[in-house]
Amino acid sequence: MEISKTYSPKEIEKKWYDIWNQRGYFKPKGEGETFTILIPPPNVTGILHMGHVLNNTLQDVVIRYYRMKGLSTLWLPGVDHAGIATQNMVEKDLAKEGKTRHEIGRAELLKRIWAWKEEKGDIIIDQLKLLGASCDWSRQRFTMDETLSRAVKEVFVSLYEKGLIYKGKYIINWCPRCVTALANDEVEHSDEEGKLWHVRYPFAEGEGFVTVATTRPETMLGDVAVAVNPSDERYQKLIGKELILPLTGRNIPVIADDYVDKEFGSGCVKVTPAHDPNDFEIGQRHSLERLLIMDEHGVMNSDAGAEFEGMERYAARKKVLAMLEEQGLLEKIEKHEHAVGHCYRCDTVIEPYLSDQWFVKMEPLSREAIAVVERGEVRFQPERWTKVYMHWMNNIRDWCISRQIWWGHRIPAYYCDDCDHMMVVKETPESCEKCGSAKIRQDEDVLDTWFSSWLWPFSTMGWPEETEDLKRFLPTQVLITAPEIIYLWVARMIMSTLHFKKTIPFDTVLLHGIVRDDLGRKMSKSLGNSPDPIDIIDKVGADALRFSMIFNTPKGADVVYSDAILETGRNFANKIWNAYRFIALGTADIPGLPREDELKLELADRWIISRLNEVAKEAGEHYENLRLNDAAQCVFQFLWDEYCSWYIELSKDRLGEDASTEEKLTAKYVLLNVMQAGMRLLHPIMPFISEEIWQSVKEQFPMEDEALIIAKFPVADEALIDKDIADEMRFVQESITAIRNLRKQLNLSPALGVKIYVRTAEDAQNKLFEDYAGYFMRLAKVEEIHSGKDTVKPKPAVSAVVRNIEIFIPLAGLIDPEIEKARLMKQLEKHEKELMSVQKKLNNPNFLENAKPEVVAKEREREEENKTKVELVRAQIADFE
RNA sequence: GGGCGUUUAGCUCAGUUGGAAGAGCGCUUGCCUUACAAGCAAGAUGUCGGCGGUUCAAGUCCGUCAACGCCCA
Repeated sequence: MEISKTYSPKEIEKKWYDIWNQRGYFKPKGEGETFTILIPPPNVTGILHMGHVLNNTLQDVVIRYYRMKGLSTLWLPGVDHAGIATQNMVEKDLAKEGKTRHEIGRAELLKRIWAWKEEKGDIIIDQLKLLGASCDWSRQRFTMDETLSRAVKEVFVSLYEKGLIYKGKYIINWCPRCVTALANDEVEHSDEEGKLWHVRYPFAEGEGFVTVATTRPETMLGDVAVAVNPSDERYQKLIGKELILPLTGRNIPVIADDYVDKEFGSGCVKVTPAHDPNDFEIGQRHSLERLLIMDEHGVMNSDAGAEFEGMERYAARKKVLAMLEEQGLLEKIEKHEHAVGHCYRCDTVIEPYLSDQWFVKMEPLSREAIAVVERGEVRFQPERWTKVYMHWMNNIRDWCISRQIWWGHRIPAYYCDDCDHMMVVKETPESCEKCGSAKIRQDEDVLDTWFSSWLWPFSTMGWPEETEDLKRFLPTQVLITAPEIIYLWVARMIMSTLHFKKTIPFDTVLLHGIVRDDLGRKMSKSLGNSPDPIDIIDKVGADALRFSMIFNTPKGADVVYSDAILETGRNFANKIWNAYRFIALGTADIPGLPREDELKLELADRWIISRLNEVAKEAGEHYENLRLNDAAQCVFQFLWDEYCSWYIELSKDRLGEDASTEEKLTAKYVLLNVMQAGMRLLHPIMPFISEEIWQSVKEQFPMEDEALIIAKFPVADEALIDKDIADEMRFVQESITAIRNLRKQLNLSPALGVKIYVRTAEDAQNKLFEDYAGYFMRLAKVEEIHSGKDTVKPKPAVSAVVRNIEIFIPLAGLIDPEIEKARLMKQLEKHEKELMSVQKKLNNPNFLENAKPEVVAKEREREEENKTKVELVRAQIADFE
């Protein structure tokens, strides 16, 4: 048999993915209890980055675990149409041809975007497959699919009819580069060093001026008033007076409004209702004119004045400042740190902008969404995110859903050219319902992409049809996503599902951290610090990548990624590969397999079986609690440190020529059985290598299931968890380690056999040394053991204390008494220190009185053990004096 | 300005009801021991951010201060 010495994942991963997919294992199986995960749909323009890797690996681990638990699992995949991002990208290509979308028209642009989508829209899906994502691809959805589009229309019309969607002129966040409105949560704020300019506005009559402070001086061209706080004594007399607005020659009044902060700046605020949300509200309260001075590209219009018309906003700012300076109206300039909003798609500075938009009235939808979280029906993990959610929900604002782009769901509102009547209907009307005119035109705007994403839990399952999928899979179980879209997506899905389906969309929301580079920076395109996951998979395999990510990602915390962490996964894959290689080669010549009741189990067998069951229990709990890093840690530790380092080593004697058939068969059975069970424990995290090894083991160790991906996750058999066996084995291990330590201290060559003398304290200990002398030979090169309660220390010898026994290695002439004494002194110190700390507790009556009995008992045991050790080591030191 | 989070070994971080400080990587030493040098074995390393409090007992609970980070306004 030929098995490669190092693990090469490439063909193996591809092979198994195709088999799983072809055999339909990713589809929900049977009619039983379901477990469903909704994928957070990646952008159709997206390519896989490390954040996707983390997010989708977590989902895949969870779905694979529950699949193995026998539930009917569905991981529902899909992609969203990413309105602004996608249109931006295609427009960029268009620009290369020297064209704009307006030149080619709406229909042509959409044609091009669809063509792009058909060609490249599945890239990220194909990448997810390389990662091992076990999604049901037969149910893959796209937010612009026919059915999902129908759901969007249905929802829009329904909310409109209930008065929950309205149209109006409001200040919204405007991206002059994307030329569209954005929702509040699509604006990213960052603190920036700006300036606060203090500008003088002279009185219309008489001498003097008031000073206003602003961070955006160009907006003064749209000022319609100056406001002061009504309780501000400094300005009482000014209220109602007229000011001359510099550079425009317009007169504006001084008004009083509570909004004004007396402490900030001069206490006088310029009011620009068309270009500032707070000013908009002041304007509403005082019925002020809304003077729009910019166009949709952030360029000054004619209302800004002839001198400024056609200037870009920052050029206009410069000119305004220069002119004010010239006219002596610029009083002072201060440095000022303030938050500046940027477009989350293109990072352009957002302009608050007055325009006609569509909104969803959110407050009525939020009530039930708050209630389900308060009642614990929907839980956030880690729990702290509950507060974040609640805070947003309790301060919810209306959602601006219209976008001035073409790629997306066009708003189903129609206007009659003849009578201006508006109709909001699902089907395009042929004539005006009011005047009968056939001159009907549809609203130009499309809906926010999130307006389709928020319907994801039910639109993907066929709503508004009452489908079988809806009945079966809604509500889903776990949503796994990043906290940055709690508002954008998670909260809104809870609202929409409650409203339209009268049920929660999912009961658990697991929020994970973000992937950072080794300097702790967020990974981003602009920093160029994000490795391409596909390169990584190419180099070390998806299993290694997955394991490294999971192993290094505590629940809800950020992961610091560097190529170094990959080695953990790669090395681990290689380790288990070689363990399998050893078993395969070592058992190939042993024909047959015993029945379980024919096994002749010895200490190591019982121990590893006991540990396997313990680990199965622990790992299962970790998977269920979504503590996936702990699951990884615990399986890793078991397979590497226990199965490989101890069990496999100890099995070697029984695979050799000297062993009896019974011994050989027992070793073979246990090796194979623990290996296959270990692969089950590991499968959710490292699906490919575990399937490969499990299938190979199956050839020698028949099992019912046809593939590991659908095999049962091990259930711990409590009866096999044997504390006594574990303790005996630990005693043997401690003794072996102590002997190895002595050998190392003496610099003995690994090839050199030694004799040991053991002074035991109990008969059972003697028996262990006798029965398992082979273990000591194999793992510590001990060729001869003399053990007994009355064993006399040979002189000269080095010695070690293990629990309450002493182990001696006689070494005539090779011991430097001073070095040996120093070594023992160090040990003595350690044991004495521990003894003192224990005795301090035990001498404290309050401790004895208040501590739980089992804690006290444990401390007494520790006292006993350390007392013995101190005595024994002291005696050994005395030998050198 | 409001809220949340983080601070534990050289690095990155675990540490779930308070009861003997852990992992991975790195480091030291010795080994090509016929599964694995992507390995084996033996080690070293911590005023658990500062101060104060609760408790028989605090990395863990409370208060406070500091530094850093994130979200919201």
